[in-house]
Amino acid sequence: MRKHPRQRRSRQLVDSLIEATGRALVEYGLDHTTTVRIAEIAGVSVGSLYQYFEGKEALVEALMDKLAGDIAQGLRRLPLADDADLRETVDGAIRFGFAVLHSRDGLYLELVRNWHRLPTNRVADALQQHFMELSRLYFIKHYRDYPIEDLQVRVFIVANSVLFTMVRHASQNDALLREDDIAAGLTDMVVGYMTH
Amino acid sequence: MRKHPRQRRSRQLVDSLIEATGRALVEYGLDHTTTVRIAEIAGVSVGSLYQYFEGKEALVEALMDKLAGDIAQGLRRLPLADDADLRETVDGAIRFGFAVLHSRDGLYLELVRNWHRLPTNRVADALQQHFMELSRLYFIKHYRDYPIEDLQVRVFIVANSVLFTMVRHASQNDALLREDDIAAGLTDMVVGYMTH
DNA sequence: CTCTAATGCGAATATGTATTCGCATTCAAT
DNA sequence: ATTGAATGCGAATACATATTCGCATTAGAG
Repeated sequence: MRKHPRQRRSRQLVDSLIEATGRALVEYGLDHTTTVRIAEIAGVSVGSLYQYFEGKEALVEALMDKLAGDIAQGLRRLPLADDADLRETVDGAIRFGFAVLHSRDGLYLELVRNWHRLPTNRVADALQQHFMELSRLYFIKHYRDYPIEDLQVRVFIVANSVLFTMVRHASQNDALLREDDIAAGLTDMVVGYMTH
Repeated sequence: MRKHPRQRRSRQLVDSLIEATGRALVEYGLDHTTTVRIAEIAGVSVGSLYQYFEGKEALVEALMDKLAGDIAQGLRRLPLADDADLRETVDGAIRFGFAVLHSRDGLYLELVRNWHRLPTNRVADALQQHFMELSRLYFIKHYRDYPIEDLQVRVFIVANSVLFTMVRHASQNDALLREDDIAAGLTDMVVGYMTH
């Protein structure tokens, strides 16, 4: 951040800009989200925006930092793998994932679609880390000598498979395939792969 | 296309522009690929470009049409599922996929990364169609009364899981996870899911 | 060889977006 | 109430990119 907001009004201005960045992404998409539009939505002058942010990138980064917190919080509320049925746990996680993708008017959807030109790494790493830890606990408990390196490959495959299949499905309005069926299929695939 | 090339030189000009579009995408990425740059790479004036193409979009579309043909041709050379071991077939397809992603200096990688803002549908549909037909043949042969609707869901999940896991892996130079391991893992997951 | 339609050119123009800077307003310490 | 620092403003400026158009060159039919 260019300059630290010291007074209350400037702190609120910064918040409203980050909030507006989310709205702009939903309304215009990443490509047509501009600093001017963000400022407009926030009801703030562009000049003020540049007092605190380098530009669009910095705003999106700030937004994603904030969202990462929300997701982490949501994940902590999911049932843990080591004291519940694996299938149920996976199913819960996948349904939670779909819920997140549909929340906030598709903001998350737009962010994942554009993962490759966003500072996604921190968020993605956190997600993967979370599932890695979860799986590790589960497998240590159930199969004491599970090979850990192999587990990293599995978690990478599973996390990306689930996430992007969900995004692809949510992105095509064409409702030939029902979301419930996709969720069930993903659960089958993941459980099968993780236990054989 | 705005205007049809009638003489030989203009037909070649059109070809070189499409070719140049590929180079530009590799060199600058979709975002920083501009009509001027494409014309430059093709060694052609921008004015000439606009004689035959509406703009960047039209060029990319033409490029993808051409590539779709190449892929279709490559797919036809893959062993068919109904006269070979399923695992071997899947493994072959996945290795072919990685090979394609790495070919042409990462052109395909860049295209898949930006799937959501490209006319990907025709290509993706063709791909999915191909695997659908392949699976249908295989399962009709091995399990006469396989439920077809369920198969559509499975093919959708498998196709997207494999494709995007590959793209994600190819996009991060971080070589903690080896490509061979990813390929093997994907094969395990897919075979397991398709046969249980 | 001649002539016309086709082609090719690229400076000029239009548009969209980023970023700044001098001035006006507000805060909060005294 | 006074005052300096912080904040807010938005027209002005800079820059990247898209797109056109009048003129020069070339292909190829006759």
